[in-house]
Amino acid sequence: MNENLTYEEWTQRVKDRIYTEAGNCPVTSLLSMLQGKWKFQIIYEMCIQSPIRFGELRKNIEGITNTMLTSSLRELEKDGLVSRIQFNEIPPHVEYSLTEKKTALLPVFYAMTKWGLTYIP
Amino acid sequence: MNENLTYEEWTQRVKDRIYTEAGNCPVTSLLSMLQGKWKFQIIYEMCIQSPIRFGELRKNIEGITNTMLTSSLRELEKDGLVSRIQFNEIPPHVEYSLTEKKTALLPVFYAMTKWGLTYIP
DNA sequence: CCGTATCCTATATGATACTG
DNA sequence: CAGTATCATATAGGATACGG
Repeated sequence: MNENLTYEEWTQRVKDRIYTEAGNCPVTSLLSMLQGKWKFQIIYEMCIQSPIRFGELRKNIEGITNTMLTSSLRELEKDGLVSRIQFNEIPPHVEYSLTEKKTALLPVFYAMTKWGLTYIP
Repeated sequence: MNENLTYEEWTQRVKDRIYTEAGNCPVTSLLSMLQGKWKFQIIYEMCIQSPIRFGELRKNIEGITNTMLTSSLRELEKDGLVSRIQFNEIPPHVEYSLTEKKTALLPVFYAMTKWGLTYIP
């Protein structure tokens, strides 16, 4: 039933306060996964190339430090948007990929883009 | 042309780096408008009731302080998502409303909700 | 190559008191 | 009623050095 939620049903649920803010609001949860200075930019790079290596990400994202790239990736991984595969070679080799969960999010970004093209100067 | 951008055209634009991160990415811009602890919750309340008064918002949003409510509303106003009308009466009376720009964003939140219902545990 | 550890700074958020 | 002013605190982000 949830999967087939119509737009009209959704607006009614909002008004009925079905999505309280106490951890039950999907929009709040998703926004929190994308908070911070670097998260979306990392996802953006992985939309272009996935899997992608740690060093490649750092090179493509101007200004990011090891510390921030690592912590951002760890959080995205914890939220299930990104997966990490480590190859135990010398030299070490790690690949990050978008998960299906993240890929299913692309239409949302598409909708955001269409909105932005109309409403952002 | 931008308004009729198809999903396929959009994914291609991403790969072509049309939306660089230097202020040209609509998703990044929109996400920045929704950053912070209280912004979405304020918008949520205004989806339920609009126009709504300052005191009503403060009452409905548990834990928010005058300071944060004011600064969040000012930023939402600056970004054009919320409008403010002041009635010069005694006692003072101010009404906040969602703008058309914000209302056009509702389908985006709907898409985010549908995603969340499937992918957030 | 892919990080972690440590320390430091900047920004966001919060508490309290007060005013047009 | 709807804020502002001020000060305090917490969290995010950044710089640098070093390790498996």
